Amino acid sequence: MLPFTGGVHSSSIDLFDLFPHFLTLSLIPLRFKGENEDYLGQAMVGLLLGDGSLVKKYAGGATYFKYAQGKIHYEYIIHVFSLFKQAGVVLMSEPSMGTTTLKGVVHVWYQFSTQSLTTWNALHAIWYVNGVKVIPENIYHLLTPIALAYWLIDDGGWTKGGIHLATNSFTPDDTKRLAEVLSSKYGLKVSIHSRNRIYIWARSVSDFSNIVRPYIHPSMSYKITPVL
DNA sequence: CACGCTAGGGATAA
DNA sequence: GGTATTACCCTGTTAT
DNA sequence: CAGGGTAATAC
DNA sequence: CCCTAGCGT
Ligand SMILES: [Mn+2]
Ligand SMILES: [Mn+2]
Ligand SMILES: [Mn+2]
Repeated sequence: MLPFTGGVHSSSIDLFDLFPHFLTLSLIPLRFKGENEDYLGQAMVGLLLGDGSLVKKYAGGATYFKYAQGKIHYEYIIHVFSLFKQAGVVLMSEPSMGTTTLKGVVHVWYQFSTQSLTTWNALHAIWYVNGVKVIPENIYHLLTPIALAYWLIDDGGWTKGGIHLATNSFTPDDTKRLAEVLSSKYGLKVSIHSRNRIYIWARSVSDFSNIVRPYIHPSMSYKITPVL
């Protein structure tokens, strides 16, 4: 049921459809070629740290993944949508459009939700504590380069020489744990800024970029491109 | 002076 | 056939 | 991002 | 999230 199992033998056309930013087949993550079908799982970690959420409405029900992105990031949400679509866990044919009217100005965004899966109840259990998103205990293990990449795309951004990760709504303790992983697992020099944000120091930006670059969708590459 | 860490204002993309 | 759950749409509000 | 609402389905 | 601005090296 999970998609990428027979990937080695599937047509490369499909893979390039999913990863337009991988110029050669050899650059497409091995996981997508059947060695390990966990690319989606790792991406989900980053998406949950970022702009995604898990929804479990009924006590006896299953969990689905929900994701929203502004109109300017349409290309990118199509990529994320395709990840789940290829995995066979979405019924929608495309993300739906929504609008927010603020001060008389209409803002357009897109969103999609997956099917509800009982297997994702375990995910919901570790990512949510009575309704509020928390950082799982095993975040050190979960925070792979792929997860880092989608996290940066969703909630990261440049600030002068360094990079911010907007962890505002997590508890200070959770944010410290995230920062600690960046430091101990990836050797990055980081600190905690005001409003509970993680700051990656300028001296570590090149290291960080090298780690995530292979997984950054081209439409979001500005997230690792210094502002002039 | 230039660079880079830090705090904070603000409007929208979550 | 009653109710529990799904899948999608819509709205509200602020943390990103 | 997180809730609420509901027509359609599942049990 | 993006941006400006303050401050220490
Ligand atoms: Mn986030
Ligand atoms: Mn975000
Ligand atoms: Mn985002």
